Amino acid sequence: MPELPEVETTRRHLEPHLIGRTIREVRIHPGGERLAITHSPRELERELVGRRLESLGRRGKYLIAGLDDGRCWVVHLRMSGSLVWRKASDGAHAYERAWVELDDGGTLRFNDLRKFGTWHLVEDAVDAMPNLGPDALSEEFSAPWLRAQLGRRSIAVKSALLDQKVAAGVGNIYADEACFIASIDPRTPANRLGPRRVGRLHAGVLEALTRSLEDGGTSFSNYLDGNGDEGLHRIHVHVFRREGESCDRCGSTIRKIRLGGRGTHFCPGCQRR
DNA sequence: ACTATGCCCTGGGTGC
DNA sequence: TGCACCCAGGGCATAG
Repeated sequence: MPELPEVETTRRHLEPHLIGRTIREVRIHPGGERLAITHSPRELERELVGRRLESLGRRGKYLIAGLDDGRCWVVHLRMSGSLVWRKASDGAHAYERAWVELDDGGTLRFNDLRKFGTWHLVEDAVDAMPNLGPDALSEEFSAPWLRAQLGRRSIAVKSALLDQKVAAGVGNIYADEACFIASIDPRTPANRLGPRRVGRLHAGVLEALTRSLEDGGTSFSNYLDGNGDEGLHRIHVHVFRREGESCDRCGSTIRKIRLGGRGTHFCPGCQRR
C-alpha cells in the first residue's frame, strides 16, 4: 500500500528521468480505462501528448506533475499502483495499465493490479484533491494542528489519523506504527487525548514516516518504487502485520482487531487508553 | 459538522 | 483438484 514514504520515494526516483522531458506517446491499456477521472481515456492520451514535464511534486499520497501549459497531471496509486521508469524495450509488468513514452526513449509504466489508481488532468492540483489537509511531513502539520483536529472528533484516534484532512499521507501502516511509538491504544477516542499524548502522537507520526522514508518505503503487497524495486522498511515495522509476535518494547503478544473497517495492529501491554 | 457504511477491484488464502 | 467465500484498504458517495 503506497503511503507517504512510498509515494515520496517514487517521486525522488522518477524526478531526474522526467524533468524537461516531453511526452511523446500515451497508451492507456484495455482494462485500465477507469484510471482516467477527468477525461475519457482517449482524450487523456491526446491531452498529455506533446506536454513537457516541468516539475514533479507530492502532497500526501498524490503525485503532481507540473506541465508546460500550466496544468497538472495528478496520479494516485491507491492500493496496488506503482509508477516505474523503464527503457522502452523492457517488457511489460503483469499488471501494466498504461504506458507513457518520453522524447528520450524512456518510458513510465503505470502498474496496478486492483485498478483503483487514478489520473487527473486539472488546471490546479487542488481540484484533484479537495478536502486534503496538510502534508504530514510539512510545517503545517504541527502538534497544535493535530491537537485541534483530534479535539473535535470522537472517533478512535487511529481512525482520525487515517483522515487525510488531519494528516495527508498517513495510511494504515503508519497510523498503527505512530500509535505504537506514542504508546497509545488505537481505540482511544481522539478527543480524550491530552496535550502531552497528542504531542507524543505527533512525534510518532513523524518518526514512523521519516524512518520508512530513509529506507525507501515499505514492501507490503504490490508496492514497487520508481525503479521497480521493493522497499526495505518491513524489517523496522513494530506492529503492522505482526499479530501473534512479541512486542519489541514489552514482550506482550501483538493483537489484531478491526477498527473502522480497517485491520488494526497494537500491543495490549504497552499501548494505553 | 461529524460519523458510519458500502462501493470499487482482483489475487491469495482458507475450508469443504 | 475445484469451488465458494472472505480479506486486504484509500478515497469517495451517501445517509443519518
